[in-house]
Amino acid sequence: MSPLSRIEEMLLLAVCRLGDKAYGITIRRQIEASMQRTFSIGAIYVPLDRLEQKGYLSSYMGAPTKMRGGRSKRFYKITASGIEALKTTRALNEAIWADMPNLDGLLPGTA
Amino acid sequence: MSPLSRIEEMLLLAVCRLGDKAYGITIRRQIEASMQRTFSIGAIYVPLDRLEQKGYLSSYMGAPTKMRGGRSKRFYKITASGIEALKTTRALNEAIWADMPNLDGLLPGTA
DNA sequence: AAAATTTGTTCTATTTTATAGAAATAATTG
DNA sequence: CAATTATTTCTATAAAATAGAACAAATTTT
Repeated sequence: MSPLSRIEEMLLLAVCRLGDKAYGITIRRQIEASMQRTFSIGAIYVPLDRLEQKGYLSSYMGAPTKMRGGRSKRFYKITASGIEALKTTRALNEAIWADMPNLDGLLPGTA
Repeated sequence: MSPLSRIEEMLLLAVCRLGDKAYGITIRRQIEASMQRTFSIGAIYVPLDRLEQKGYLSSYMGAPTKMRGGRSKRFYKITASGIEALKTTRALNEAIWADMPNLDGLLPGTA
């Protein structure tokens, strides 16, 4: 139940959002859209693997599809402890941001 | 304006919260309270240094105080770009959590 | 059916970040 | 001045993030 790193949090949420369409490439797209920058494939699969090893995700190979290059994909699903980890992370986030509504006026000379 | 790592976000927010009392030890206490675990001193100073190098924090040595062991402390302040980075991070956070209000019901068999 | 193209994953190396803790520094107390 | 305390600085190690080459399996083209 330790808090997730930023990329782990984003990967888990991407998997949730994508539902039964969550595999490497779609997950990457989702993250790239959120972060407004590109990611290498390794930058996605390595932490995905780690999340699976930690038990926050499970995966299975799907069937090939009848499209050009449609080899089978590894689909990911969040697990119960993945959901717990997300909840912990959300709680931490809310806690550290509580009572910090506006960041303006923190700088001297920025009234 | 790239998003911060979790610990960077927490350090910056801790510095904001602590105002003119933000130095290594108080910052560590603040983080430990949020995270509900202990941190070594290195785990605080190393990323603090990095944040300063990146220009998100500035620091200055204070005067010694008249207490036992009251050597001068290195006080930290957030900079304008530190505030920008926090804003970017908050925006990212809100974006990735938008439309994910309840995490229950994501698991099959958890109606 | 062989070559080309496409989608996707696996593997591995490198850079960066996180974490721990020893050592050093500078103050007060006895 | 020796002991104690608060704090920082330094350095080593472990872990995570990131990039991208290599590989695999499907369809399309010729």
